[in-house]
This record gives sequence, structure tokens and C-alpha cells, in this order.
Amino acid sequence: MGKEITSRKEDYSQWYLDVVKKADLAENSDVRGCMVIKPYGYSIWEKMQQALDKMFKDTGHVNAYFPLFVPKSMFEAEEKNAEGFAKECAIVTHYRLKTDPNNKGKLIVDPQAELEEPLVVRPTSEAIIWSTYKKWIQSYRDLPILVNQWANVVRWEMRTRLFLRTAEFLWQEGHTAHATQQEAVSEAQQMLDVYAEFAENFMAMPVLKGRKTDSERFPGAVDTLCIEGLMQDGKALQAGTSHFLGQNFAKAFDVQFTNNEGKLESVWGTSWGVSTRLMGALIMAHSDDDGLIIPPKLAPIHVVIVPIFRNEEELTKITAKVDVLVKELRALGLSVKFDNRDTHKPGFKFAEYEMRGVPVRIAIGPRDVEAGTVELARRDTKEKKTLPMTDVAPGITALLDDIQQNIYNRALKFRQENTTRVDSYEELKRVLDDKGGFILAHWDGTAETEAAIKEETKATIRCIPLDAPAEDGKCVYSGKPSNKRVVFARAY
RNA sequence: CGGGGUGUAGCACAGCCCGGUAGUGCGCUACGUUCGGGACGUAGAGGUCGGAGGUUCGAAUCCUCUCACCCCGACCA
Repeated sequence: MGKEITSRKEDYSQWYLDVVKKADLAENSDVRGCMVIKPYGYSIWEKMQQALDKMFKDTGHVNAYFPLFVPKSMFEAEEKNAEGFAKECAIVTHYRLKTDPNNKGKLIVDPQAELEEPLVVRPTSEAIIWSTYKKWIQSYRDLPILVNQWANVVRWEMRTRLFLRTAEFLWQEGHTAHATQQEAVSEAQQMLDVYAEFAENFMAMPVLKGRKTDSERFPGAVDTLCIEGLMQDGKALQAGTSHFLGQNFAKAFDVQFTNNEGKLESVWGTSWGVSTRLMGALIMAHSDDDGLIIPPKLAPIHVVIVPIFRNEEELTKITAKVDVLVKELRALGLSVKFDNRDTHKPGFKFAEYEMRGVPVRIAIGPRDVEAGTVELARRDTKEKKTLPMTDVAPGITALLDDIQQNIYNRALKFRQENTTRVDSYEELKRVLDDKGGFILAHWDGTAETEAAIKEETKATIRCIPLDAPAEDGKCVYSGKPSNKRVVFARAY
């Protein structure tokens, strides 16, 4: 993979969109900046949701749902948060249309129906949720609150890109409230770990866990943790964030509780989220020129069976064999599709399922029926082999595990090969232009240096890795002392 | 908001410079031959050429206005 794709970096954008289209995942909507997620794309997102939701439940969280609309005054309460999102908010100002007296059949906004107070379409839900938590929390006995919501949010970006940045997107946002700082800090850390585990185990995408710099921090947070993935064109992608909010939102929304000594204290909070952007990450981390490659753990279809037949009779014979196999595979908990359409030829189907990234394909024709065999092909390596039909079910679990592992290993190898340590600004610039990828360099810790490098190179500090070993060095830009390396990259 | 571009069939486009009443490929429909890696043939269906106005005997084509979308910047925890 990697090689062919990175050699055409300039075409990567188009290549990405091609994969989205070929795999039938999504398309641009007629609505500006918005996306239609097609059934197949959505089925992959559902698999992600299911896996994540289980992990949230396993760590003690429950789901709830809060309103789409946030009154402006409520939105403003946490100043930094409001300021950070102000530039990209959609606002509802009216609640009624009326027929246009000057233009038959058309409608106009009824000027008489202006809202007393405009409603912000949530770009994130801290405001509405913390204003609700105020009502839910009186005592330390009410804590912690560990709530997640699956929702859509709207951020009016100037430029959008399918999955990676759309005006409206689907996500989950966890919002927790705690009695102590320590507990909230641990929660933020825990959820970052959950995200990293999801990315690596399910998406087969290695990620760096780190901390954002001041300038990249979530507005209103005390600390923003993130996972950063590396895409095949050498650009970084922020794949998830987990914020320690301190008492900022509790103070802004006056959320206090009485502790077990009878004293009033402000609540500590966290929030964390991942979005349909993960679909973009999945595509850019694994796809090849033939389309998408889905890790088995997220594949809506694990195995597709394509019959090869010339007439009804042959199909009947094949179907009899396939029925047995399908039963065996489903008994193992796998999702199996038998594509017996007579409207498309086998070659067409082969290509179609490859574009869609189905991990395993089984072809069975008259020859196989005679010999009691099938042809089995794996999507990740394109390897094909013929084996006795009775061997399929016993070996399939190991095969899927192997595919999952192989995809991960490739991505990890790619990241390792595209992670570079540099000790000078010249080197940093050169690596950025020649190769891209993650660049480990010393930084003096100032926002000025960070901004200057961003201005000059378009590279940002993706994160300060949590596991960065202490190492004395000099900032590549200013020459001032630094005690560890941070990760620079150009990013999506 | 700056710079550039495009609107013609479901999709991708040609035609516009030089005005004469719309075409190609894919897709779609029917029939036949095909079917172990994206089939082929034949016959069809499908378009007020983004919108409004103007010039002209005649406008997809020229002029004016307008709307929409795309790309590059700015923006994007």
C-alpha cells in the first residue's frame, strides 16, 4: 500500500474522494457543506458506534440525549468556550415562514416571528449539558455523573471534506461530573485510553496519545488529551479528544455540590468525543488503489460468497453447497453475504466487494461443486487460494484475526517509517517537504515559537506525547532549552 | 472576505472563439449472445443548454444582470 499512494501525494485528495465514492460510503449533499452517508458507509459507522458504546458502558457510562438548540445566553456562559466556537455557529432567529406576497409559491421568513432570544445550533453540548447538571447535582451523593450522548452537531466551516470536516457531523460526546479533581483527571485519561484502544484494536490504526499545547486546547478546557493518527499521505489526523475541564463549566453554570463535610464545592468535569471523522481516518489509514480495506472487527460483512454460474441449474447446485457453508459461518457469529444476483457477473462482483473492503471473499463455481472446494481471497493482501469447503469454517476465525493484525502491522510499520527525529529547523522543514509524517523535535514551550513554525511551514504541534521520555535538548526554532520532544506534522 | 473556475441527459464532459434549433462516453430499458476478474451486439428512452432580460429573421453560442456550485487562500478546539 503506502508506497504507491505516497508517491502521488498531490493527488491524494482526489484519491481519497475516489475511495469514498467507489466504496459507496458517502456523497456531498445538495446542502452546502453537508454530507449524505450512504447505507454502506453508515453500516460501518454503526459498527464503530456499537464497539465504542460497549466500551463506554463497560467503563460505567450511560447514554442520554440533550437538545439540539442552545439559547444564546446559555451558550455564552463559559466565555472561552463560546468565543472558541463563535465563528462557526449556525443560529436560529425565527420560527415561522409565510407565503411571499410578491412571489407566488415561494416562502419568506416571517419578520413577525423573530425569536426573543436566538438559538445556537450546538457545535458541542457542554453549555446545555452543564446547565442541566446544575439541576441534577446537589450533593456528593449525586456524583459522579457519567453520561454520553450520540448526536449530531453543526460547525459552519468555510471548507468541508467528506467525513473529515463537514458542516454537520455525527459523533458521541461524553460529559462527566465529579466530586474531585483527581477523579475527573483520571476519567479524562481513562477515556483517552478507551479511544486509543478502539483505534488500535478495532480500526487497526496505531495512534499517538498526547496532550495538546495551549493554542490547540479545547476552548474552556484545562487540559486536552488527544489521539493522533498518521495517514498514508504523511499528514496527521486528530482522531479523538478527551478534555479535563477543571471547574470551568461548573463555575460558569454555577454547578456546586455539598461535600461530605457539609461544604459547598464546584464540580469537576470532563468531556470527550469522537466523530464520523473516524470514517475518514479508516479510509486514509488503510485503503489502496482498489478501494477500501476494512478491518474485520468493523466490517459490516465479514465474508461475501460469490457464485459462478451460467444457468439456474448450476446456481441451484451451488446454492445447496453454499447454504451449508453460510450456516456454519453464521454459527461462528460472522456476517455473511451470499450474492446470488443474476444481474451482475462474477467479475463485477469481485471488483465491487474489493472496492467496499469486504475482508474475505469466497467464490464457488461448477468446478468447485465437483471437487468440493472453494476459492478464498483475502482483501488485505489480494491472496487467493483454493481449499476444501470443509476447511473454510474451521479456519475462518484465525484468518480474520490474521487480516486484522496484518492491517494493523502495516499501518504501524508505515508510521514507524514516517516518524523522524530532527534536531534543526532546516531538517524539520526538509523532512516536512520531502516526506511528511510525524516529526519529533525539541520545542521551547512558547506559543510564539509554535505560531512562527506554523506560519512558516504549515506544520502544527500535534501533541506532546504522554510517554515522551525526558531528554535535554534545544528548541529547533529558538535554540532555547527543552526537556522533551514534541510531535510536529502537517495535519488535516 | 480575496484570487481563479464551472453551470448543457442520472453522472462525466464536448459544442461556445466564428449564431442556423444539441452531441459523445458511462449509466438506464428491451432482446440476443455471454458468465472462473469490472462482457458484447442490436434497438430504444432520456435535455425549457442554471435563471431573467437584451441583440438578431434565428441564441447553448454574442451582450447585460442574477443565482448556484467547485478549486486555491483566509478559517478549521
